[in-house]
Amino acid sequence: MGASKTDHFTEKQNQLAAIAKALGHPARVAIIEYLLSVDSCICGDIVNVLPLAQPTVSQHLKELKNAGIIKGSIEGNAICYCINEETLSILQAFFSHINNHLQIKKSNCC
Amino acid sequence: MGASKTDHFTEKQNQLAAIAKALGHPARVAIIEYLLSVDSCICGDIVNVLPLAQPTVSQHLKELKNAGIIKGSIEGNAICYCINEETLSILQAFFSHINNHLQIKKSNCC
DNA sequence: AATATTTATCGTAATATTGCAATATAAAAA
DNA sequence: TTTTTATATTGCAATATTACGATAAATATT
Repeated sequence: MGASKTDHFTEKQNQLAAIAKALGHPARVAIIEYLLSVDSCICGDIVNVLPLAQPTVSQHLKELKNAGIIKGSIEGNAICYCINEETLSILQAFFSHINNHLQIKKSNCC
Repeated sequence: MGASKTDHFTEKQNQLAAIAKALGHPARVAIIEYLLSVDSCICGDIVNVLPLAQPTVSQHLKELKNAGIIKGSIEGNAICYCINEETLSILQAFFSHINNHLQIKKSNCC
């Protein structure tokens, strides 16, 4: 196996899982943090910042892009990446939802 | 390969990635949602709720537990699972951090 | 004690992920 | 036009993940 049985779950569950999965690697977390740390979007220097080879970084960027977490646009012979707020807000809404529920019911065991 | 180079990233980045990764499967999202939907923690009926075989569910529960997202305690011959708020608050803090940054700088390109 | 119930573990097959060298592509600079 | 610069793609090896049948372990029930 190795493949998730996505068709047995709701669209929403699959969507949330896909976004979370894309963030489930330290290099990709580092990319997001770097994108945040610079003032605008970045055109070029991600590879020099990460401790990974260029093809590997390119692959991680691709996955973040596929998950909709970042957007990239061509800027001369470089590519300009920035965070896609809409996608991350989906995850944030999920966590707000969780926290609301947890605070209301004040878990009565465990 | 197939193994992440975790030693090249910060503890925080690895921690965030590990939690996100644990949420990166629809079955595990479904488990969290089910844990939220019932009033207290659940002792037993997770397997019947998910469209997966019992060993598979057990494995997913183990991963959520390893990531610190849920806690389990023995309750007779069943096991009582519930959400660990502390761990999820780490992710929520990350997203708040991101959103604060994004709102401040109001991305000037892309 | 014998049986049922609940959850975990083992073993294994199918597939996915990670990482990089080599190479391709495409625009910029010389 | 040739060369440089920046990024993507391909191919491949090592490892991880997903799923489940078979089985184990541990408590409850009869």
